[in-house]
Amino acid sequence: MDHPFLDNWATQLRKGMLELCILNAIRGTSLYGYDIVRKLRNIEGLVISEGTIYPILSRLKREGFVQTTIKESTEGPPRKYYELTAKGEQILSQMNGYWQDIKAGTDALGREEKS
Amino acid sequence: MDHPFLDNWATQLRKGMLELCILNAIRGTSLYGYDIVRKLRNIEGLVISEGTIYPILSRLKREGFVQTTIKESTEGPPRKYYELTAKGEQILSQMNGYWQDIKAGTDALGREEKS
DNA sequence: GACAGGTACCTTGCATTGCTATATACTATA
DNA sequence: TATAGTATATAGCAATGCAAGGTACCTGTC
Repeated sequence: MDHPFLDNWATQLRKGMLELCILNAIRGTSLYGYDIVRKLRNIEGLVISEGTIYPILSRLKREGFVQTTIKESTEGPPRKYYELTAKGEQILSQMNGYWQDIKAGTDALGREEKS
Repeated sequence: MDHPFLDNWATQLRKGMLELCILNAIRGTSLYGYDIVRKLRNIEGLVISEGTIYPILSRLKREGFVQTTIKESTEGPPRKYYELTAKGEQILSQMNGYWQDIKAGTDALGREEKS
């Protein structure tokens, strides 16, 4: 990215969005941390590393929105799989609702034409 | 909002978005601070007060993205009108581009259907 | 006149987060 | 042995949103 201001702004914009993305990523399935990293990296504009998402996953678990299961792997150390709890699904639907609202409002401002 | 977690998350989600909203709000026109507060308050999910936007406006001016003109008012103290500079228009278009990318990616995660 | 309320600006300090850097450890390949 | 990919985790920094507080102007009303 060109301007250092843009870099910083983009970092701030990611706040909150990452939680939403992670919860949506594991909704209806079961993924382990490193898998989530790879998945979010495919999203344009989300340049994510492990140090970014592990603290978020810990927080989500501490709050009771996700639960974990450890499974061994033949390709490296054991993996910790995350999936939504009932409480997590509930909060996620509220988050998606809020996201739709704020997104619509922001886009409306951008499209607005002035005299 | 129900859950304190949601409150906190929404606050984080607003980070960065407010800068984008403010810049888009004054794009192609000229508004004063209190006016911007009222305008953003109309957006669902943006519960804004003066303490939130004045620091942002100062920052945007310091960076050279907006310029100001003071005009007296018959309804109260003088108003400080903000408008985009050329540099501001340039950065805003880059911000809108990044916003489109990250928005599309986030929405794609939400729509994804798993087996 | 005194007071309340709306308009309009500004600043301090707290809480929260994203991210870099760093650490640990298992497996495989050169 | 060393390098690289896989996989998890944490400490500390930088940046921001916002509540709380402050100043000041104007209008109406008691």
